[in-house]
Amino acid sequence: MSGAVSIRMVAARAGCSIATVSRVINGTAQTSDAVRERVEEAISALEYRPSEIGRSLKTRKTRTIGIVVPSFTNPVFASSIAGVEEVARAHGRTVLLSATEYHAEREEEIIETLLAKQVEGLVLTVADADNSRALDRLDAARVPYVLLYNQPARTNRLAVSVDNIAGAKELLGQLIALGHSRIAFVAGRFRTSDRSLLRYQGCVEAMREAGLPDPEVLEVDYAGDQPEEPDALAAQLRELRSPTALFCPNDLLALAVIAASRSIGMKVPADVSVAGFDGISIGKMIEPSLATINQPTRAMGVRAMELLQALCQADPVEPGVRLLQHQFRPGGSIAAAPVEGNGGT
Amino acid sequence: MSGAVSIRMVAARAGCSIATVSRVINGTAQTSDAVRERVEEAISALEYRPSEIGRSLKTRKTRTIGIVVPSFTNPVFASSIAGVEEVARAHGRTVLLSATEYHAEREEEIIETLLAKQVEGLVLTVADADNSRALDRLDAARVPYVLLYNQPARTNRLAVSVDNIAGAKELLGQLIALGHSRIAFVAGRFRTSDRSLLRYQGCVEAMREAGLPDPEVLEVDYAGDQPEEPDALAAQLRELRSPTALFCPNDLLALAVIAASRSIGMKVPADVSVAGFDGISIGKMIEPSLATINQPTRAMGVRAMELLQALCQADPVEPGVRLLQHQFRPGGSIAAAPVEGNGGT
DNA sequence: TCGCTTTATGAAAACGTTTTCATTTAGTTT
DNA sequence: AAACTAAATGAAAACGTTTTCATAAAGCGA
Repeated sequence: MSGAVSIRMVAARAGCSIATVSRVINGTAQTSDAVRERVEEAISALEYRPSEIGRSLKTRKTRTIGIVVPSFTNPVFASSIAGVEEVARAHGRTVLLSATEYHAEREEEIIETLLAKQVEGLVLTVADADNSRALDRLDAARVPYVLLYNQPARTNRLAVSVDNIAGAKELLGQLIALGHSRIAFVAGRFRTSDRSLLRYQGCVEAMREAGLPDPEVLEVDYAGDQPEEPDALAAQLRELRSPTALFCPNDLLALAVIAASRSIGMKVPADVSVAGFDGISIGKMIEPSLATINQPTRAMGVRAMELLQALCQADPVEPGVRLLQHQFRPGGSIAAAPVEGNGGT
Repeated sequence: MSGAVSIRMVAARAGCSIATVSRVINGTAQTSDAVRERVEEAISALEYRPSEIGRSLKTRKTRTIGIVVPSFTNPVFASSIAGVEEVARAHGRTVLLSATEYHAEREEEIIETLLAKQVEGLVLTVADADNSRALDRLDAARVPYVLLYNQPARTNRLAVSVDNIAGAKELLGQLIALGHSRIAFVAGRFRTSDRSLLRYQGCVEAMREAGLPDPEVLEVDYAGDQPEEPDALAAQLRELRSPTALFCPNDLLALAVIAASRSIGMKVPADVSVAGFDGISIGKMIEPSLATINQPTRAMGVRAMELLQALCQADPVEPGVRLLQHQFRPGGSIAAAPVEGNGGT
């Protein structure tokens, strides 16, 4: 046990009271040189490290924050987590991590655990920020939190996101400019994710504004990160009424869709264009590179944690969504729509 | 604050002592139906949740474990973390997460923080498991830990890994069978990673056994996950003495190398074969798919946490490395070596 | 040298639990 | 009905800190 040596032992060895030891450690009051040296000697001799538990109990500050995301293995979340953790560490904070694995009901359970651990605040991505019992619970407990990727509409919750509708519209604009009119929206259970829904909405708006029919929607059995079976996805793609472009609300799915298309003989982008949303870095390395909407994922994590830090130290922070800049990232996965081939030249 | 309501308030409302409340909560002793109901009423009315801090202080158990990895954004670590977290949660444990960002000196600092937080154990990947002050510190503090991905040779530390040498040899065997003889080992600061070093060693052994010269080694400025600049990598690749195959000790680097090769007009695999190590799932989706050695990353995380759990409850666990099964994953990124073209047919 | 202020220190309470020990109450046996 | 056992409960200590309050020592101007 690391906690075998307590402040009393240090005090005993240094021949002073525990109060003095505490003062030496925290520099919270002046101490004589003599006693300070004795205390420091005792500390290093005994290899004493103050217990954060004892400290937290007294100060009611755990210097710990919680992170809750749907999944670690999606690079989007992984990179935000890295950003959050970096800032948290810079503020002397530690990070408690949990994944919901895309189960909304786990959100509450996890929140309950983290509250019991007395986290001072949270950065989290929930399924639906406008309608979340987990967030209600946090509000009730008056524990500060910052949403990440969620873009709440009705509620006035603090969040860091990109403009999902605008991003989707921008991407669709590119597809439409390339002559695509039969565009399908391919998503995995997107109705359970507020941001996917917004991306769908942007997609619809872009098409209506261009005078095109609403996109065909394909909801695939693609839960989180790992494709269930590539063949299953390919089979589902076959059901589509030969769209010329596919828009996926996240990059990981787009990669799976590209692979599945290939497996059924559809060349990307010659036969079908595929675009994603997120901007994962691997998208740039592959061939064809993935056209997508880039989100500053790490910066979003950084920003979220900075806001949370402000909340934790009771700095004034106005609620609402902070929209960070997204940008269209061109890629070889989209190309001009093939000319209609039924008839002739 | 969630901690505003304490056990005393519950006791006051229920008209009993705090001891009884504790007994009701933990079911640690029998209570009369009458008092139990009153206590339960009080708990739900006050929305009382026991403080893990107070509890930890008394029981000296935090039910928390630490995870330390070089990076979150490498899918290999992300997926192990998911496995660790899953098992930890199943045992009612919470996970404290930190990344070293590949800075070995941060390991100690992080360990110190986690020890202060009184983690009951750790799952971690260090730079060099045979020579780590961070691990020495853990040994001294008698805090149990399980290494992940590290494959210590000299020390007798508990670890979960694949057989890195055998894996690399197996992969090289495939390349050699395809007729490659000029194979380069392309790594990023691999001397600071014990596993990369082992993979290098496997590479050398395979070539010697085949009567081939030692591989050319290229150490690139590829720190962690994000490629510094694709052009820089491409420029470095140009320095190589036209090898027919490149072996990268991790998949992320292999993807970057493929992209860089493409950018300087080298077709993969026509002009040069590229292979990786890790088995990240994206490698299967891209074209050409990445030939690599697959590691059961999530299962490794699961296994590591299971071992840690055993250690934490003082079950007998024999030290040493647990080697999980790796396997060669074929891919389109490697092909037969081009026939020597200097001279003619 | 006296009284004053400043400085260094210690005793003890407090934070929210669990748990031991003693005590009361109820239940059982004769 | 007495004596005993079993069950339910409470008082209080303990865990490792920080911090308030009081006190002792020291410095200092007169």
